[in-house]
Amino acid sequence: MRDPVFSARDILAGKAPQDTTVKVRGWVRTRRDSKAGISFVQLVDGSSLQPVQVVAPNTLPNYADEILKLTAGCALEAEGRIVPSPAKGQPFEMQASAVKVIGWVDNPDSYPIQPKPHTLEFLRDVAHLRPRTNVIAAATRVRHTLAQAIHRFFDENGFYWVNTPIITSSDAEGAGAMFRVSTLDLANLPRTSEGAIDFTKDFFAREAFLTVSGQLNVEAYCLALSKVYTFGPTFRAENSNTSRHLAEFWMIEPEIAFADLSDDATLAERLLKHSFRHLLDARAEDLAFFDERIEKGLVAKLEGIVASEFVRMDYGEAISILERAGENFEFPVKWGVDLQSEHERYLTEKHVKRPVIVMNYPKAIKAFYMRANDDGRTVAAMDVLAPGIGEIIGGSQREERLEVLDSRMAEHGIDREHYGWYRDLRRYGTVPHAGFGLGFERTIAYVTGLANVRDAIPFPRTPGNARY
RNA sequence: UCCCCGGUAGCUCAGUCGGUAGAGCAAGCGGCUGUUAACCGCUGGGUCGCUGGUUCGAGUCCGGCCCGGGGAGCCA
Repeated sequence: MRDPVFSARDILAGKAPQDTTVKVRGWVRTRRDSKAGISFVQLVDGSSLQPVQVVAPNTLPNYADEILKLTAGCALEAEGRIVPSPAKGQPFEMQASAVKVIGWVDNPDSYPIQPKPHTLEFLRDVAHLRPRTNVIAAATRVRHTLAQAIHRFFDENGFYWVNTPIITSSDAEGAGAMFRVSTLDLANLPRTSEGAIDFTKDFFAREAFLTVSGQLNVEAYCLALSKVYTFGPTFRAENSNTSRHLAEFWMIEPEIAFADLSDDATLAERLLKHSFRHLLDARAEDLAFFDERIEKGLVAKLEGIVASEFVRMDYGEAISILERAGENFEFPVKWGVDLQSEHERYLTEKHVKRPVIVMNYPKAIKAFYMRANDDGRTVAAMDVLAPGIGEIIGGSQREERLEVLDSRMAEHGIDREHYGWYRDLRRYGTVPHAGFGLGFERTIAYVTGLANVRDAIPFPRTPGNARY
């Protein structure tokens, strides 16, 4: 038997049969009454941006008692025939023969989601109800489709998805402050004879934290399965209060064996182009909405990225461009300093006006695991910078030579005892390999035009905020 | 953590020189209409973030605190 329930998306696309009654379920966006004896109820179920118009006649038994009392947010099941709409605004509509109220809104004048523009800041304060808005629902669909596109890209290219651990004991991964994971009683901590906290009494018999990156672990699988990636949550306990940082965010980290930095950059470019292409094809309605309401020219921007070559430049080249820029930078530019936000913005927003890949940074400002170049002063690192959001990818070729890795760890003051297994990878069949981290929320922000990554994740975690 | 801006009705905001609270939307009621963020009229709705101070009188001026946003740093 055919399922009589159809989504708004299918009904509006004309995919629901017109020779029989069907059902649609969702939440009321607006209700308008006509004295001709009918009410128009706009019903949203998340399957599309556009609502289904349910036309409810006053001959329905619950018309006066219930339908005339519907307010935004009420949950309904409507049954009726799908017909071509006689009015503008929608291709099809439902002529309801029954409308069942599944869930009322208790106190309509306090229901926060109204058919009007809300600020994104306000919506963050009602994070449990904001998915009922167009903008957050659309961002949620984009997030889903982008994730699917990324998985599909890797699958089609012979990569394996590796679920690296969320709890780690690597205490110096170097990517930021970490959240501690412990079952010790904070009010009664076990002590060693020297008075320090005795972590051998803790759950893992050692200090443990939430991961700041799956990279080190995924390298082990890379050096066995050749092409792998992680896609999962990542945690940084930094007190960062910006539009592009979260304490809990999702990151995609591919790692490829027998590969150098150039292969890495090529992979990054292919991944982004493939994903954006798929998104443009599969989420055209939502992207058009973002183009109209959030960032004018968004679709043309994405089309342009898919069609053009990413600009690649060496760090040294970037420095000379910035030195010749004639801009009055707050932080002066010279070889050896890290690029500041204002420098990255100039490069990507003014100089090339597209994503740009900056490669081969001074080794003094980069992590210990990045491969030392032959020039003795740079490492094979790269950042992909995007207009408006800044760094969306950070990656590198990894140092595969044990002696060099050891000396780099010594320079960084890292205890090699903590990295015994990581060093083993360089002792047993080491090969050149490379990878990068793609910030998922930053990418969503970029493709939607949303200015804040807090609107690109369902329940954002930031300093002082984990209420929902 | 630092710098800047802000906090007034459910939401978005106005509030002049310090004189006792306003609009639009939402909600409730009524009118009108195959309507389209409908429209028109009426009604209800306020701890002016909290706290202390100055003053005859504070949404408004001053101090402290809390919360939010933007920018910087850290980074994805």
